[in-house]
Amino acid sequence: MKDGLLTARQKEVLRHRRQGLTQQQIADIIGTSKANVCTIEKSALENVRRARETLQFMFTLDARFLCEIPAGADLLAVPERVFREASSRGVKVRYDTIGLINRLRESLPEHLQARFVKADIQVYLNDDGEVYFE
Amino acid sequence: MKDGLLTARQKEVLRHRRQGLTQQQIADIIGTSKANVCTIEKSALENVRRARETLQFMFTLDARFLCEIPAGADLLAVPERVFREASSRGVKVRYDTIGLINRLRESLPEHLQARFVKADIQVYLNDDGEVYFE
DNA sequence: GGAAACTTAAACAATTCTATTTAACCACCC
DNA sequence: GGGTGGTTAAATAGAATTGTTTAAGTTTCC
Repeated sequence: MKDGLLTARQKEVLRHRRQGLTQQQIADIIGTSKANVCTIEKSALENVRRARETLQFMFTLDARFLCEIPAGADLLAVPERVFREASSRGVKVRYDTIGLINRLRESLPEHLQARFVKADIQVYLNDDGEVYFE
Repeated sequence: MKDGLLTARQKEVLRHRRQGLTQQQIADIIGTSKANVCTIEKSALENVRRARETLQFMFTLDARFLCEIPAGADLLAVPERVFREASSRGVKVRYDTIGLINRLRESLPEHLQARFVKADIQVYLNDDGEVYFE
């Protein structure tokens, strides 16, 4: 019955960090090297990242495949396509054009280049109009 | 560079489960025993629980308990309540009604069903107006 | 009562994670 | 150049997690 993902050591470092201490100062307090503090902090943040991604996955369980945006598509064509597909399924997307593009930029920054889609994107939609990109 | 907390096996089970399959059916599909499916599902959900607790920790590094939303509440009643409690503490929430609901949907997708709250929700608030749901 | 769905416990091998050390490295700033 | 703050790589021992099986328990529904 463990509580979270973070070990006591990792929480300790994150707490001290939040207080504004340097890695060296923390190293002195908890009795180890600054290199070790760096490593502990890094893996702690990695754990936080994984926690976020895990909850994101849980969300996609509720979502169903909507459509695929092919590589090479114009970025502005994405919302159009999504709105059309969604309304054909009787669902109202909860974002406007700008909102959708922002959401896409946040979800898959590496799939985009300027105004174009670099790699295929799968779009998932919720009954509530929430959208997820993969 | 692992993605989330869940293994492929665990995701597989959760997906099939969400589709309404029984553990025995899943066991047949993925080629193992139903007891094993049970174990995998259990540890998957345990991982989700830990993911949530981890993010809560990150937030509570500087947030305080605000209020509890009881199961059965209308989703639209949540922002109302949060705004009232927050202003009674002299803090301005950094989200509007829609923003708050989106945030809630992202934080606890499985606590919600359509427009209703399925399970009790704890609300935490930051001095900066940031909000966290548990 | 009996069948189906589900949970639990114990045990095990394989894998992964964690904390550590040491030694080297980058980027500033004075 | 030297100091401070931060990162990285390689190696290692110990701890934790994962998927599995087997066997014995529930709970639930007809």
